[in-house]
Amino acid sequence: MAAKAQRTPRRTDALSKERIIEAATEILDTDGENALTLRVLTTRLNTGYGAIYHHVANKSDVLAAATDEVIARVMTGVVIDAPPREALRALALGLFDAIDAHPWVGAQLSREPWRPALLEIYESIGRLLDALHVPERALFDAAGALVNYVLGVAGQNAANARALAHGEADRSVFLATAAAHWSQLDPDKYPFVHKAATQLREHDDREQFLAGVDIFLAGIATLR
Amino acid sequence: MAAKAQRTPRRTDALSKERIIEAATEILDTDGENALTLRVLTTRLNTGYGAIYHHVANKSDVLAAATDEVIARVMTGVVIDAPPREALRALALGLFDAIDAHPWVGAQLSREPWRPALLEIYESIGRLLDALHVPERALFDAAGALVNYVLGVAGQNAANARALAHGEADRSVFLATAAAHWSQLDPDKYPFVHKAATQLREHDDREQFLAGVDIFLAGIATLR
DNA sequence: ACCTGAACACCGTTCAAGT
DNA sequence: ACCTGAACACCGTTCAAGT
Repeated sequence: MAAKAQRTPRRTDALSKERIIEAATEILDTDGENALTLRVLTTRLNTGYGAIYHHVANKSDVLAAATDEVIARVMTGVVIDAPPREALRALALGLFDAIDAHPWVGAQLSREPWRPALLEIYESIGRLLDALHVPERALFDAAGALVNYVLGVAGQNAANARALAHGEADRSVFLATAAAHWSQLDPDKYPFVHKAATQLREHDDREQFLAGVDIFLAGIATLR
Repeated sequence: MAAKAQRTPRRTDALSKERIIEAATEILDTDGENALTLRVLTTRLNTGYGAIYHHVANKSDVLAAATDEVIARVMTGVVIDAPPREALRALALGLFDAIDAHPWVGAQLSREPWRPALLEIYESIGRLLDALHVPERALFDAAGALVNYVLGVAGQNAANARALAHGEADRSVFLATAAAHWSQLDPDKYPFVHKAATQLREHDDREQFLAGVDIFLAGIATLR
């Protein structure tokens, strides 16, 4: 008590951008996007602000790098030597699942869509569409449309996942509530939504996503 | 100076949720999403925090209501008595343009995709697809896919718009830089992206968006 | 009922100072 | 070079007090 306040001794094990990204990813995955603050990052890493800012530019940098990381893992993990149609579906599903598992990635990709992560996605999808014999003049638009569809759905899905926080029970309750709301709408004013209420309750997000990919591929096939 | 500090007299003209949303929309449109703070909202409306919180639940509420407002305007503005294919394209383009003009709407829709605004979109698109004779069993998936595509692209576009802040000059500089980057990539590792660099520089976002809608509609036509 | 504005509990980021 | 942690300039939100 009478002793002079002691500075905590400086860390001996090296901090690094990788270790920061790793810790940030863990926080994001377990506690969500709002839980990632510089403060919890410093305590988690037993360090100070300056140490973190010495390795990364700012908080955006951390989020962007963590996102690149997740996407890069998907891109290297997906098998590409399947027939192009199969490979395209597998790639789309891989991205969907990754964003479902890390909802913050979805938000990040729609916030900064020019990052290296997206380059890999464009390259893979473009190449696979080329293998599907999409005419060259249509390749750019087709790839753009497909990438946007995949990221768009994944992003929406992620938003729902974030909103529901955790738990499959929540999801069915949420869908049942929404479906009940839809079915109570005036069938004259909202014929489609009213009719679709049942499907809203029963649908599987992953299957619906794939159905959309198939519609897309069918449309692309007509470009031949 | 010796006088007692005087409270500013209370406002006489009524505050209302509408007036708050209106002011918020102006701030969002002119200065971007980050510029909307409760503080600037109070000064803009010559009022205090409590007055605002008396009319809205919180900041999210303001953003959500402002978004509903913008989308509702698009939905009532679009002509639906055109042939379904034309109407569908017009609707998609209307949404694209609205989100381009109000980029914060794009971010908001992917953050809270269950709002009333989205219900109207689903209803219109579902009904138009029905008019296109999409079989009933495929209607729900097709509508979901199309809505997600439209919002996905619009959202990405909005992200770019936000990143570029303002000005057409910025956009072409940005695209030229990105295209230069793409074209410098190793053609062996990135054949598609390397080849697509030219189109990246020259493409028109709106046209590419419509090309995607057409691919979609072509795919949907195969469901018949 | 409607409004004012001080106060609270947070943020991300900086930077002088330590090793 | 790498790290510490107090301090700064912000946030959104609450709430006692006014009319």
